Amino acid sequence: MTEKRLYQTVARSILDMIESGSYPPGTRLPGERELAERFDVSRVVVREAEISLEALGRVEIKVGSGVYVRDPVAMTGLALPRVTPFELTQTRLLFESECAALAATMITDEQIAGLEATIERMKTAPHDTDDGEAADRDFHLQIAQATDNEANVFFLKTLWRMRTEIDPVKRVYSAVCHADTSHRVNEHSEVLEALRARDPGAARIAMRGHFSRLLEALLDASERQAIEDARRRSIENRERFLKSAIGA
Amino acid sequence: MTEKRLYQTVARSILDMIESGSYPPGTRLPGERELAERFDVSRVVVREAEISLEALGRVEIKVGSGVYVRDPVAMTGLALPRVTPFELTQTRLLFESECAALAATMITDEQIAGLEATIERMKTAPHDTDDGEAADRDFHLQIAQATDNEANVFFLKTLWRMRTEIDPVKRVYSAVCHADTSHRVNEHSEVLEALRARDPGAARIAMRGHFSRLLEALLDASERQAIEDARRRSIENRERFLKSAIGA
DNA sequence: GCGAAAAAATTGGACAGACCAATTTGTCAG
DNA sequence: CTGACAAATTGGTCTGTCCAATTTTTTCGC
Repeated sequence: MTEKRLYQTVARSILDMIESGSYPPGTRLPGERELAERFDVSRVVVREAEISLEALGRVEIKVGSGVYVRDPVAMTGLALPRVTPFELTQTRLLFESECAALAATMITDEQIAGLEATIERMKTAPHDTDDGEAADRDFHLQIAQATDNEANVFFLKTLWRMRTEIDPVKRVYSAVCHADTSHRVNEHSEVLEALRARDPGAARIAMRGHFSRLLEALLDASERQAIEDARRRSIENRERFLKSAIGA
Repeated sequence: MTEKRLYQTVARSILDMIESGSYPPGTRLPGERELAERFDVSRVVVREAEISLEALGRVEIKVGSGVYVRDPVAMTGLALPRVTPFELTQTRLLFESECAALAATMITDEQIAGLEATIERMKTAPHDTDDGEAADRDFHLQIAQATDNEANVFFLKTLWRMRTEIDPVKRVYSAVCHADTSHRVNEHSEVLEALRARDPGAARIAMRGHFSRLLEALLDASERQAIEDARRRSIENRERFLKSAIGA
């Protein structure tokens, strides 16, 4: 049960400190020197522990400033595949439409109320701000949560991480979403109506429609030069992947 | 473009060495001292780099022996959520059925031939052996690959990691799969037929049927005591999750 | 020759102490 | 109150040394 290497036990201890709530996201952890003394290890070991936590995305190390607790939006280690905006949206269409259909069969009144509030937030908040994006995310996340399936929630969060953490995807998505705002709100409302009616088929169709329109906007935008670059890179990535998959 | 901290550039360099193919999975990397000299940094930095790679699951450090390249089955950092067998199967049903439908619209003859070979492998290999399991995995993976979407492939691999790396899931799945073998082969054949006919609807239905039967077997098995425990634990996990989600 | 036990070499793990660079904080002149 | 400068804090890195686990080589009995 006990870890072999010292840095792992220290990392575990630091993680406990974080998860106990003593250090909420954004706060600074004690300095390396202090932690080294507290755990009775050398500074090197403390830093190794912090580096491993940084690799896992749990903390952020700022030189000359300190080590800060990160908000674990979806706590997977990093290393997402380099998907294209098109691929991501297609997968979201597949997955989230089925989630919506499933959610329609088991969503509670409280959860529907939550979705209403989120849509309201979306109407007020400017489209391309952080708050507007967060409302968008919450809408989709709440539907996944309504399926009462942690695997679905996990994948939804991972999909969102792809949208926000993969650079070419991030760029294209923000460019596209900047345009249509009222559209999105209307489409979300359609989904909500289907959920309120507990109609799986309608929910599926509404969600598919939502992403179909996004896909269209994406394809339009992809005619621009910058996006063409990303697409080209995706092709060689795919070839590389297929080649390595054959070997495996 | 260049990383700020030294250990990150070194980690990047080591990763390049690995991905260039010079060090296939399982092989040993050069020793810390040699790498330190080669990159002209101290041993401390090399170890920090290797620790970060270890946290990301790319290498395995064995004390007194060396640093070994790990097989990146699905290269995410670790930290999968604790899903139950039921949740996993439900998500697979949702996701893989849609993948099959999409694959039916764009699968190539070569890929169909590959699927045939995989089913053949499944018939010969004993059900519960590693080889039989690998064939099962390959069947589902090849369908995801036929969608020509890296995000789909990534999620398929992640689903499979959940099946093999999450302990309660692993136990239950192996117990269930031990029983029906010819069933599975038949069901896979049905899916293949639909793909060969390029019929998305039939592919979707065949795959849903495949997982529906798995789901049934799972529910039967869940009446046993050990699985009841896992289910109980899943409920408190879910509650904990919901509570934390409200706070976020 | 062969095989097991012992010795030597290799490798990662950890420590101490020192110095550097980035950042933050405190202070003081204007 | 503000801006510039100095000091303190904090993470980053190096050198060198020693330890423990592991692997390789040697040795020696049979």
